[in-house]
Amino acid sequence: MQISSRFTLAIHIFACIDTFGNECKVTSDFLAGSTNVNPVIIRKILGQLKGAGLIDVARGTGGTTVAKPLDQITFLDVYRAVECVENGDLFHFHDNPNDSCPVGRNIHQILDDKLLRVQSAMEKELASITLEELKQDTEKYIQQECKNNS
Amino acid sequence: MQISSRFTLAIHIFACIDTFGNECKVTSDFLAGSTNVNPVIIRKILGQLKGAGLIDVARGTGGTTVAKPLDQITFLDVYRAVECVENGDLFHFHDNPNDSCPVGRNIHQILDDKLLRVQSAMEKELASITLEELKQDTEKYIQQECKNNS
DNA sequence: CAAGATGTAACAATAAACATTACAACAAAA
DNA sequence: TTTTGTTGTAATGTTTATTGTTACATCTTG
Repeated sequence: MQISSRFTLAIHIFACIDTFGNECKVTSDFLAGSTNVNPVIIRKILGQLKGAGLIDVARGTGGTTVAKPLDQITFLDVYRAVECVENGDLFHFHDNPNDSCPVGRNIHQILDDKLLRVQSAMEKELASITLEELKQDTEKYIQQECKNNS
Repeated sequence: MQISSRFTLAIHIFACIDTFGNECKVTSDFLAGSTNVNPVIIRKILGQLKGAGLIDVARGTGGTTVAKPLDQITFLDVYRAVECVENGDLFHFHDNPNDSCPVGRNIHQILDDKLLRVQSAMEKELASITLEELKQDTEKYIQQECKNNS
Protein backbone atom coordinates (compact mmCIF):
# COMPACT_ATOMS: atom_id res chain seq x y z
CA MET A 1 0.00 0.00 0.00
CA GLN A 2 0.97 3.57 -0.50
CA ILE A 3 1.99 6.00 2.19
CA SER A 4 -1.08 7.78 3.56
CA SER A 5 -2.14 11.04 1.94
CA ARG A 6 -1.87 12.55 5.40
CA PHE A 7 1.70 13.32 4.42
CA THR A 8 0.97 15.23 1.21
CA LEU A 9 -1.91 16.90 3.03
CA ALA A 10 0.41 18.07 5.79
CA ILE A 11 2.82 19.51 3.25
CA HIS A 12 -0.08 21.18 1.44
CA ILE A 13 -1.06 22.73 4.76
CA PHE A 14 2.40 24.22 5.23
CA ALA A 15 2.34 25.60 1.71
CA CYS A 16 -0.93 27.33 2.56
CA ILE A 17 0.43 28.82 5.76
CA ASP A 18 3.45 30.09 3.81
CA THR A 19 1.29 31.62 1.12
CA PHE A 20 -1.69 32.96 3.03
CA GLY A 21 -0.49 33.22 6.60
CA ASN A 22 0.25 36.93 6.33
CA GLU A 23 -2.95 37.94 4.59
CA CYS A 24 -5.55 35.92 6.41
CA LYS A 25 -6.30 33.46 9.17
CA VAL A 26 -5.54 29.90 8.09
CA THR A 27 -8.35 27.84 9.61
CA SER A 28 -9.25 24.20 9.20
CA ASP A 29 -12.16 25.25 6.98
CA PHE A 30 -9.86 27.29 4.80
CA LEU A 31 -7.46 24.36 4.49
CA ALA A 32 -10.33 22.01 3.82
CA GLY A 33 -11.25 24.26 0.91
CA SER A 34 -7.77 24.30 -0.58
CA THR A 35 -7.13 20.59 -0.21
CA ASN A 36 -10.68 19.48 -0.89
CA VAL A 37 -10.64 17.30 2.17
CA ASN A 38 -12.99 17.20 5.13
CA PRO A 39 -12.26 19.80 7.86
CA VAL A 40 -12.24 17.15 10.58
CA ILE A 41 -9.49 15.27 8.78
CA ILE A 42 -7.54 18.51 8.54
CA ARG A 43 -8.01 19.16 12.25
CA LYS A 44 -6.71 15.72 13.07
CA ILE A 45 -3.57 16.35 11.03
CA LEU A 46 -3.19 19.80 12.61
CA GLY A 47 -3.39 18.07 15.97
CA GLN A 48 -0.57 15.72 15.02
CA LEU A 49 1.61 18.53 13.69
CA LYS A 50 0.92 20.51 16.84
CA GLY A 51 1.76 17.50 19.00
CA ALA A 52 5.12 17.29 17.23
CA GLY A 53 5.77 20.95 17.98
CA LEU A 54 5.78 21.99 14.34
CA ILE A 55 2.83 24.39 14.44
CA ASP A 56 0.71 26.38 16.85
CA VAL A 57 -3.04 26.27 16.56
CA ALA A 58 -5.10 29.04 18.14
CA ARG A 59 -7.94 27.63 20.18
CA GLY A 60 -11.17 29.62 20.08
CA THR A 61 -10.04 32.41 17.81
CA GLY A 62 -8.68 30.02 15.22
CA GLY A 63 -5.73 30.04 12.86
CA THR A 64 -2.49 28.15 12.37
CA THR A 65 1.13 29.33 12.42
CA VAL A 66 4.46 27.59 12.07
CA ALA A 67 6.23 27.09 15.39
CA LYS A 68 9.85 26.96 14.21
CA PRO A 69 12.05 28.55 11.54
CA LEU A 70 11.22 26.93 8.19
CA ASP A 71 14.78 25.79 7.57
CA GLN A 72 14.64 23.81 10.79
CA ILE A 73 11.68 21.67 9.75
CA THR A 74 12.29 18.84 7.32
CA PHE A 75 9.92 16.61 5.37
CA LEU A 76 11.04 13.82 7.67
CA ASP A 77 9.75 15.75 10.70
CA VAL A 78 6.40 16.13 8.98
CA TYR A 79 6.37 12.49 7.86
CA ARG A 80 7.01 11.29 11.38
CA ALA A 81 4.50 13.70 12.88
CA VAL A 82 1.60 12.35 10.85
CA GLU A 83 2.48 8.70 11.51
CA CYS A 84 2.26 7.42 7.98
CA VAL A 85 3.61 3.98 8.86
CA GLU A 86 2.91 1.84 11.88
CA ASN A 87 5.62 1.56 14.44
CA GLY A 88 7.87 3.55 12.13
CA ASP A 89 8.42 0.51 9.94
CA LEU A 90 8.08 1.12 6.22
CA PHE A 91 7.71 -2.56 5.38
CA HIS A 92 4.94 -4.76 6.67
CA PHE A 93 6.32 -8.15 7.66
CA HIS A 94 4.18 -11.31 7.62
CA ASP A 95 3.27 -12.05 11.19
CA ASN A 96 4.26 -15.57 12.22
CA PRO A 97 6.95 -17.18 10.10
CA ASN A 98 7.26 -20.83 11.05
CA ASP A 99 9.70 -21.39 13.88
CA SER A 100 10.29 -25.01 12.96
CA CYS A 101 11.57 -24.09 9.50
CA PRO A 102 15.20 -22.96 9.28
CA VAL A 103 14.25 -20.16 6.93
CA GLY A 104 11.14 -19.10 8.83
CA ARG A 105 13.13 -19.09 12.04
CA ASN A 106 15.87 -16.86 10.61
CA ILE A 107 14.03 -14.66 8.14
CA HIS A 108 14.09 -11.63 10.43
CA GLN A 109 17.82 -12.02 11.05
CA ILE A 110 18.30 -12.22 7.32
CA LEU A 111 15.99 -9.43 6.23
CA ASP A 112 15.64 -6.81 8.93
CA ASP A 113 18.90 -5.00 8.30
CA LYS A 114 18.29 -4.93 4.56
CA LEU A 115 14.84 -3.43 5.01
CA LEU A 116 16.30 -0.90 7.38
CA ARG A 117 18.88 0.09 4.78
CA VAL A 118 16.10 0.84 2.34
CA GLN A 119 14.03 2.70 4.88
CA SER A 120 17.01 4.76 5.98
CA ALA A 121 17.82 5.75 2.42
CA MET A 122 14.29 7.00 2.04
CA GLU A 123 14.26 8.86 5.34
CA LYS A 124 17.61 10.44 4.61
CA GLU A 125 16.17 11.93 1.45
CA LEU A 126 13.09 13.12 3.34
CA ALA A 127 15.38 14.79 5.85
CA SER A 128 17.21 16.65 3.10
CA ILE A 129 14.14 18.65 2.09
CA THR A 130 13.17 21.58 4.32
CA LEU A 131 10.02 23.62 4.53
CA GLU A 132 12.15 26.59 3.49
CA GLU A 133 12.71 24.86 0.15
CA LEU A 134 8.99 24.20 -0.02
CA LYS A 135 8.26 27.86 0.51
CA GLN A 136 10.72 28.98 -2.15
CA ASP A 137 9.23 26.65 -4.70
CA THR A 138 5.66 27.49 -3.78
CA GLU A 139 6.38 31.17 -4.38
CA LYS A 140 8.23 30.37 -7.58
CA TYR A 141 5.45 28.37 -9.18
CA ILE A 142 2.70 30.75 -8.15
CA GLN A 143 4.61 33.71 -9.54
CA GLN A 144 5.38 31.82 -12.74
CA GLU A 145 1.69 31.29 -13.16
CA CYS A 146 1.02 35.00 -12.73
CA LYS A 147 3.50 35.81 -15.50
CA ASN A 148 1.93 33.33 -17.87
CA ASN A 149 -1.44 34.97 -17.38
CA SER A 150 -0.27 38.52 -18.07
CA MET B 1 0.22 2.68 5.47
CA GLN B 2 3.01 0.22 5.25
CA ILE B 3 4.21 -1.54 2.14
CA SER B 4 2.32 -4.82 1.68
CA SER B 5 3.76 -7.95 3.22
CA ARG B 6 3.68 -9.43 -0.27
CA PHE B 7 7.18 -8.04 -0.57
CA THR B 8 8.68 -9.72 2.48
CA LEU B 9 6.75 -12.85 1.55
CA ALA B 10 8.29 -12.84 -1.91
CA ILE B 11 11.77 -12.50 -0.44
CA HIS B 12 10.99 -15.29 2.02
CA ILE B 13 9.98 -17.44 -0.92
CA PHE B 14 13.31 -16.88 -2.64
CA ALA B 15 15.15 -17.72 0.57
CA CYS B 16 13.25 -21.01 0.66
CA ILE B 17 14.07 -21.83 -2.93
CA ASP B 18 17.74 -21.09 -2.21
CA THR B 19 17.76 -23.29 0.86
CA PHE B 20 15.52 -26.20 -0.09
CA GLY B 21 15.42 -26.12 -3.88
CA ASN B 22 18.09 -28.79 -4.23
CA GLU B 23 16.70 -31.17 -1.66
CA CYS B 24 13.01 -31.09 -2.32
CA LYS B 25 10.22 -29.68 -4.42
CA VAL B 26 9.25 -26.19 -3.29
CA THR B 27 5.47 -26.14 -3.61
CA SER B 28 2.94 -23.53 -2.57
CA ASP B 29 1.96 -25.75 0.33
CA PHE B 30 5.56 -26.01 1.47
CA LEU B 31 5.96 -22.24 1.27
CA ALA B 32 2.67 -21.73 3.06
CA GLY B 33 4.12 -23.84 5.86
CA SER B 34 7.34 -21.85 6.13
CA THR B 35 5.71 -18.44 5.94
CA ASN B 36 2.59 -19.35 7.85
CA VAL B 37 0.46 -17.81 5.16
CA ASN B 38 -2.38 -19.28 3.14
CA PRO B 39 -1.32 -21.32 0.09
CA VAL B 40 -3.60 -19.34 -2.21
CA ILE B 41 -1.88 -16.11 -1.23
CA ILE B 42 1.45 -17.78 -1.96
CA ARG B 43 0.23 -18.93 -5.35
CA LYS B 44 -0.87 -15.43 -6.20
CA ILE B 45 2.58 -14.07 -5.36
CA LEU B 46 4.20 -16.91 -7.31
CA GLY B 47 2.03 -15.90 -10.22
CA GLN B 48 3.27 -12.32 -10.05
CA LEU B 49 6.92 -13.37 -9.77
CA LYS B 50 6.41 -15.70 -12.69
CA GLY B 51 4.74 -12.94 -14.69
CA ALA B 52 7.82 -10.79 -14.11
CA GLY B 53 10.04 -13.58 -15.38
CA LEU B 54 11.80 -14.08 -12.07
CA ILE B 55 10.76 -17.67 -11.44
CA ASP B 56 9.39 -20.72 -13.21
CA VAL B 57 6.51 -22.62 -11.71
CA ALA B 58 5.91 -26.19 -12.82
CA ARG B 59 2.30 -26.71 -13.70
CA GLY B 60 0.92 -30.14 -12.83
CA THR B 61 4.05 -31.63 -11.34
CA GLY B 62 4.58 -28.67 -9.03
CA GLY B 63 7.63 -26.86 -7.71
CA THR B 64 9.32 -23.50 -8.14
CA THR B 65 12.73 -22.54 -9.48
CA VAL B 66 14.52 -19.26 -10.07
CA ALA B 67 14.55 -18.22 -13.70
CA LYS B 68 17.68 -16.06 -13.77
CA PRO B 69 21.11 -15.92 -12.11
CA LEU B 70 20.66 -14.70 -8.56
CA ASP B 71 23.01 -11.75 -8.99
CA GLN B 72 20.82 -10.51 -11.80
CA ILE B 73 17.70 -10.19 -9.67
CA THR B 74 17.45 -7.26 -7.28
CA PHE B 75 15.05 -6.47 -4.46
CA LEU B 76 13.67 -3.76 -6.73
CA ASP B 77 12.73 -6.36 -9.34
CA VAL B 78 10.88 -8.31 -6.67
CA TYR B 79 9.27 -5.17 -5.25
CA ARG B 80 7.97 -4.17 -8.65
CA ALA B 81 6.82 -7.69 -9.47
CA VAL B 82 4.50 -7.92 -6.50
CA GLU B 83 3.01 -4.45 -7.05
CA CYS B 84 3.30 -3.13 -3.54
CA VAL B 85 2.25 0.40 -4.47
CA GLU B 86 -0.41 1.51 -6.89
CA ASN B 87 0.73 2.94 -10.15
CA GLY B 88 4.30 2.72 -8.91
CA ASP B 89 3.81 5.78 -6.72
CA LEU B 90 5.09 5.43 -3.18
CA PHE B 91 3.10 8.41 -1.90
CA HIS B 92 -0.65 8.62 -1.99
CA PHE B 93 -1.71 12.13 -3.03
CA HIS B 94 -5.04 13.63 -1.97
CA ASP B 95 -7.32 13.39 -4.95
CA ASN B 96 -8.78 16.76 -5.91
CA PRO B 97 -6.86 19.79 -4.65
CA ASN B 98 -8.88 22.91 -5.28
CA ASP B 99 -8.20 24.42 -8.68
CA SER B 100 -9.39 27.85 -7.67
CA CYS B 101 -6.78 28.11 -4.91
CA PRO B 102 -3.27 29.15 -5.99
CA VAL B 103 -1.74 26.52 -3.74
CA GLY B 104 -4.22 23.79 -4.62
CA ARG B 105 -3.70 24.52 -8.29
CA ASN B 106 0.09 24.26 -8.04
CA ILE B 107 0.64 21.67 -5.34
CA HIS B 108 1.57 18.94 -7.81
CA GLN B 109 4.07 21.22 -9.58
CA ILE B 110 5.55 22.00 -6.18
CA LEU B 111 5.60 18.53 -4.69
CA ASP B 112 5.84 15.89 -7.38
CA ASP B 113 9.56 16.19 -8.03
CA LYS B 114 10.35 16.16 -4.32
CA LEU B 115 8.31 13.02 -3.78
CA LEU B 116 10.03 11.44 -6.74
CA ARG B 117 13.42 12.24 -5.23
CA VAL B 118 12.44 10.35 -2.10
CA GLN B 119 10.97 7.44 -4.00
CA SER B 120 14.05 7.20 -6.21
CA ALA B 121 16.37 7.14 -3.20
CA MET B 122 14.40 4.25 -1.83
CA GLU B 123 14.29 2.35 -5.11
CA LYS B 124 17.98 2.89 -5.67
CA GLU B 125 18.69 1.19 -2.37
CA LEU B 126 16.31 -1.63 -3.26
CA ALA B 127 18.16 -2.06 -6.52
CA SER B 128 21.48 -2.37 -4.69
CA ILE B 129 20.48 -5.59 -2.97
CA THR B 130 20.58 -8.78 -5.00
CA LEU B 131 19.16 -12.22 -4.39
CA GLU B 132 22.75 -13.43 -4.40
CA GLU B 133 23.35 -11.37 -1.26
CA LEU B 134 20.15 -12.79 0.17
CA LYS B 135 21.35 -16.32 -0.45
CA GLN B 136 24.75 -15.68 1.13
CA ASP B 137 23.16 -14.26 4.26
CA THR B 138 20.56 -16.99 4.47
CA GLU B 139 23.27 -19.63 4.43
CA LYS B 140 25.33 -17.65 6.92
CA TYR B 141 22.61 -17.32 9.52
CA ILE B 142 21.41 -20.88 9.22
CA GLN B 143 24.95 -22.22 9.60
CA GLN B 144 25.59 -19.91 12.54
CA GLU B 145 22.55 -21.41 14.20
CA CYS B 146 23.90 -24.93 13.67
CA LYS B 147 27.16 -24.01 15.38
CA ASN B 148 25.37 -22.54 18.36
CA ASN B 149 23.49 -25.78 18.84
CA SER B 150 26.54 -28.02 18.82
C1' DC C 1 -6.67 -43.17 -15.03
C1' DA C 2 -4.98 -41.60 -10.35
C1' DA C 3 -2.42 -38.49 -7.55
C1' DG C 4 -0.61 -34.31 -6.50
C1' DA C 5 0.07 -29.67 -8.15
C1' DT C 6 -1.19 -25.09 -9.95
C1' DG C 7 -4.46 -21.27 -11.45
C1' DT C 8 -8.30 -18.80 -10.32
C1' DA C 9 -12.94 -17.46 -9.06
C1' DA C 10 -15.89 -16.30 -5.35
C1' DC C 11 -16.71 -14.75 -1.01
C1' DA C 12 -15.66 -13.54 3.89
C1' DA C 13 -13.07 -11.17 7.44
C1' DT C 14 -10.26 -7.63 8.90
C1' DA C 15 -8.17 -3.22 9.05
C1' DA C 16 -7.11 1.43 7.74
C1' DA C 17 -8.32 5.51 5.38
C1' DC C 18 -11.23 9.02 4.79
C1' DA C 19 -15.94 11.32 5.22
C1' DT C 20 -19.54 13.18 7.94
C1' DT C 21 -22.49 14.79 11.75
C1' DA C 22 -22.71 16.54 16.12
C1' DC C 23 -21.40 19.01 19.95
C1' DA C 24 -18.65 20.60 24.00
C1' DA C 25 -14.86 23.83 25.01
C1' DC C 26 -12.73 27.98 24.02
C1' DA C 27 -11.27 33.01 23.03
C1' DA C 28 -12.18 37.38 21.49
C1' DA C 29 -15.17 40.97 19.89
C1' DA C 30 -19.46 43.31 20.12
C1' DT D 1 -21.78 38.78 28.91
C1' DT D 2 -23.68 37.11 25.15
C1' DT D 3 -22.63 36.17 20.45
C1' DT D 4 -19.71 34.40 16.91
C1' DG D 5 -16.44 31.64 14.85
C1' DT D 6 -13.27 28.21 15.75
C1' DT D 7 -10.95 24.03 17.65
C1' DG D 8 -11.00 19.26 19.70
C1' DT D 9 -13.03 15.02 19.60
C1' DA D 10 -16.40 11.28 19.79
C1' DA D 11 -19.30 8.37 17.14
C1' DT D 12 -20.58 6.37 13.04
C1' DG D 13 -20.46 5.29 8.15
C1' DT D 14 -18.31 4.31 3.63
C1' DT D 15 -14.93 2.68 0.97
C1' DT D 16 -10.92 0.10 -0.32
C1' DA D 17 -7.02 -3.10 0.08
C1' DT D 18 -5.32 -6.96 2.45
C1' DT D 19 -5.42 -11.40 3.75
C1' DG D 20 -7.89 -15.80 4.55
C1' DT D 21 -10.64 -19.63 2.92
C1' DT D 22 -13.27 -22.92 0.13
C1' DA D 23 -13.94 -24.91 -4.10
C1' DC D 24 -12.85 -26.65 -8.34
C1' DA D 25 -11.16 -26.87 -13.14
C1' DT D 26 -6.72 -27.76 -15.26
C1' DC D 27 -2.39 -29.73 -15.80
C1' DT D 28 1.66 -33.24 -15.58
C1' DT D 29 3.59 -37.39 -14.61
C1' DG D 30 3.65 -42.10 -12.87
